[in-house]
Amino acid sequence: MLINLDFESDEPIYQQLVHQIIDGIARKELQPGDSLPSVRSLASDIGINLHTVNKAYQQLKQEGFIQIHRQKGVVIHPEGVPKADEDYKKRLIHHLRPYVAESICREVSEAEFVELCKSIYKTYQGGHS
Amino acid sequence: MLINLDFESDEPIYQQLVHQIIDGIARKELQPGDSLPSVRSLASDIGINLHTVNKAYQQLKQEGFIQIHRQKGVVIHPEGVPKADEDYKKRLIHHLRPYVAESICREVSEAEFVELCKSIYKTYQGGHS
DNA sequence: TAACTGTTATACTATGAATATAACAGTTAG
DNA sequence: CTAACTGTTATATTCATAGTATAACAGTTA
Repeated sequence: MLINLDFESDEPIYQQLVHQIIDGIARKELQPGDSLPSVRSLASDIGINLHTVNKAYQQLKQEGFIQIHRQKGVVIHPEGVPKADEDYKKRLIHHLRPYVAESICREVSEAEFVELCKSIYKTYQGGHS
Repeated sequence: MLINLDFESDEPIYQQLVHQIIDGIARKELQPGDSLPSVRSLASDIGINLHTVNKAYQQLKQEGFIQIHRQKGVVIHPEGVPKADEDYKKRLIHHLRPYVAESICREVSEAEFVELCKSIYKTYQGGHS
């Protein structure tokens, strides 16, 4: 999978890595059981430190997106990513709330906001980003 | 307006301040022309440093939510917050995308995600948080 | 044995968040 | 005029996080 980092961004590199891999899973480009590069090779390919990659992998493991075996290496979770529970939805609402609030202040209607979210969803249904 | 900060949160204090004031505007509790406390008094009330409040105010000013006059003090922008332009919507999409991607991985349907956004919108239409 | 794997430990630099003081310049009430 | 406020700026310090650098350990595999 192609990894494209923005070293000028405010978003930390390891967080960009996490997001891009999740994005790859959402786009079905990465499927259950698929292998990911080792921390050293990926770090070397991108030109960053191995610890930065490891930090991203650890977070992805923690959140159930990947499995890390001593022997098999790093793979997308074979049994699929854990489905959203109430706790996840609660945190999701907590994260989305500020964006909704600002949008309301800027007179973005509920309908327009919803259409915007749908348009984002569509970029994943198509099968390519 | 009531300010409630979480000092244990990962979200910086000044960012929480920004979000809560925007939230107050979205809830119509803060209306165009309304006064906000001085940096010193608000900092004193909350028990934080004046620079932390100032940082939040500067960001709110930069984004068009408030005006700061030497004499009149700090007021919610009298002519209203600048409406969303294409650039804002572009940035909004860029921020929402990772949440959509993770939700797709966790099998949150587009319909469910949309309903979730609508439920957030409703908490503002009611007039209280 | 050699080359790989994830993992851990340590140390360093850089940046941002938050605080602490202090001062400057302007406004306003007594 | 003085005193108390206003926003603003400057400087310094502490602390946490991001990122890098190097090294080593333990297990796997060709």
